[in-house]
Amino acid sequence: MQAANNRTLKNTLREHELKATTQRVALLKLLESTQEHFDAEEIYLQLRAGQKNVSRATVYRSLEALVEQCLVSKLDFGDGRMRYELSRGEDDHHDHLICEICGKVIEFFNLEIEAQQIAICQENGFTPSTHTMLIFGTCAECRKLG
Amino acid sequence: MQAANNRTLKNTLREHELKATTQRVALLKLLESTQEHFDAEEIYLQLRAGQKNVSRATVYRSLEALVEQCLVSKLDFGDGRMRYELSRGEDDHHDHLICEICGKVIEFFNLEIEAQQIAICQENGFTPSTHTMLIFGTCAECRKLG
DNA sequence: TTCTAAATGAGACTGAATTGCACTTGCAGT
DNA sequence: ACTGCAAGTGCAATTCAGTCTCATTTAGAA
Ligand SMILES: [Mn+2]
Ligand SMILES: [Mn+2]
Ligand SMILES: [Zn+2]
Ligand SMILES: [Zn+2]
Repeated sequence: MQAANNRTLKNTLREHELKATTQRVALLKLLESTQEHFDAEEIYLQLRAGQKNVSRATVYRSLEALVEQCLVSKLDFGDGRMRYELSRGEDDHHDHLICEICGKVIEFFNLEIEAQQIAICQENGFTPSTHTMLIFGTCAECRKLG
Repeated sequence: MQAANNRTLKNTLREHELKATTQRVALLKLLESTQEHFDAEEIYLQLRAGQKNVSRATVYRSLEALVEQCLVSKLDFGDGRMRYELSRGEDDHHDHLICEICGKVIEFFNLEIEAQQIAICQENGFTPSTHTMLIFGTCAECRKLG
């Protein structure tokens, strides 16, 4: 969305005890600039297309570091590849509707569901840390076409 | 749980347009006999330990066929291996709490969440087919020990 | 500028899952 | 029961996302 400049991105990395390498800055900038849920290969190819020299290993390692610092979220849509999206803090949580036809992803947040999840955990003496909720189906556009 | 005999299992397979091979019967019987959420390799090893000759490829292909017939559910707990559990029809749906320490899986079903999910889909013009909800955290026992 | 721990690049490697192909078998039809 | 053959199986080769090794490079502190 809003294009953060390189200095801002470098500071963000340093605030999270990460060396501000050109590869990491480029990766963060890419994730800041999109609403997509890219996988590692897509990120790798986008960076290369943007004249950034980077290796697959570095993409994976950088993403791992960013996820560990909660700057990025790692998502499993169940198709064998992990997806990544920029995380804008604790209050940024949302879940996903995924169109099985066109792959479109719709984000949502529902406070009642979140509350029920906590209640369920309490009933089971379970201490939750994270959760994922994926609803698969057909989006409005694909429904019309089909 | 209740040990279904081979004839019953064979009939189940045939009712779903699947040839009742010895491998498939053994696989179904194994899944009927457990509450676990086995992965393909565990199923393969269990069948071998039970003197059943079966190959990994057949385990994968049989599971795929059973999932397609909705006799088995395929679960992705996010650790790189798919899990499988017997499905006892449409009304058998449940979601999972997963202990990140010991791996224990607690099953639950919450009608309010299911209703909210449907509402969310309607709001987005989305036609749902399936969903998965995984809540990761620490189970009561691991909490006490930790 | 110099120094060095951390990061990167290239490619080898891993492990789950899939596939090609020759062989076997369930089972429908006789 | 016997036969024919499409469907299923076994094995090995293959795919593919992701991880690891190690030689080289670099960020950033001194
Ligand atoms: Mn998202
Ligand atoms: Mn279950
Ligand atoms: Zn769609
Ligand atoms: Zn536990």
